[in-house]
Amino acid sequence: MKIDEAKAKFIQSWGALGTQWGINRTMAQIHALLLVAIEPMTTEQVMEALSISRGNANMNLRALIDWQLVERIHKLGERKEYFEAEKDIWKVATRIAGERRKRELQPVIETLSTLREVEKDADRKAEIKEFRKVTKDVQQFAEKVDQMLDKVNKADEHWFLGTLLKVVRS
Amino acid sequence: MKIDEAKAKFIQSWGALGTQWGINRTMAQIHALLLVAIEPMTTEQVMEALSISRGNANMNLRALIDWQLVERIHKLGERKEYFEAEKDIWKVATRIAGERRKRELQPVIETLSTLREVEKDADRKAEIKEFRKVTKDVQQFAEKVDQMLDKVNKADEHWFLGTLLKVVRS
DNA sequence: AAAAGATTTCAGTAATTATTGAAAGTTCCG
DNA sequence: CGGAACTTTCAATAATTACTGAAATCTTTT
Repeated sequence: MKIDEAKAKFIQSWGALGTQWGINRTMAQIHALLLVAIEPMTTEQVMEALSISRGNANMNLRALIDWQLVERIHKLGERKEYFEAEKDIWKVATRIAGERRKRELQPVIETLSTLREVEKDADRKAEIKEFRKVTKDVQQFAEKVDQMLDKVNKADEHWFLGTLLKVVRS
Repeated sequence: MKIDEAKAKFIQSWGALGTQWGINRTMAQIHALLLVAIEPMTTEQVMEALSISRGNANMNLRALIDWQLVERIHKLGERKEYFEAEKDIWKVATRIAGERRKRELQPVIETLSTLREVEKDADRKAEIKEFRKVTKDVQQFAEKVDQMLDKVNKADEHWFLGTLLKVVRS
């Protein structure tokens, strides 16, 4: 396989994975493109490489910066912005985990806690008890996962890989 | 809050979470509905409760059965099928993890391994070296996660909660 | 075997989500 | 300031994904 073909497949595959995980295809593709780029790229180059519009490139690059997966680079004496991907996969993973924790998990945990204040109702005692049990279980599980992600985010790579290894081997 | 209102919020919230995770809203809502249902429900009842069509209810119920999150129940002497959700959150989580591992992670790992056979090219030596490094890192990370999910799937709840606790505390 | 009860399929349509491209906004420099 | 270089915004449109409903199929009962 030629290097350019391999890169194209990598970008394609990463994009497909993105869509299955609620991240839009283009955002994932730009990330993949920058991951295998030999040096920082401009918006123009990204547009060209993926055949996308300026608006699309701009919006998704900004989203990637927001997720801290891509960094803006300013070359000395140049006016254009360059973009560079975080290439440390560990950091990529923790940043994604951190963002999703903040955006998705925490709102759910909050909602769940409000559901615990269900009114007592003599007619539907068993039903309410059951509801309480299910929501409590879900809440506890969500909190455990949340704590784990928080820990992972604060930890360094060494700690994580060590733990993961232990988990995998045990 | 009244119990019915609380249930509606729970279903709504679960549905929203689903869409962010590449699972369609209705599938997640049906799952939530059955999670807080006091007893197994028929397709008709699901249609009614969520105001959805028969086709939609049927397709998503089957998908849930496919994911092993919902079970078909046959009541003695009745012709209709009833549906019941797995209420053990640990099992729900491992089944989701298992499905995604099979459907998404494994194809990516496979693709990544094919990318390792890039042709040597004297003119682009550094570029190829860099590409190999990035894809190798991604592949190794994906494999670690894959192994972890496999382990989790095979383990019992006690093992997992113990490990999670250790991870959270350490 | 036919009618009734129940489930599944799928073409058409609706709803949602992503993309374009041109206009507006910035920033930098003479 | 004025204008060139570049970035951002967003209404219109395209692409994707989900849903409906009626017809087809399958299953049970008489």
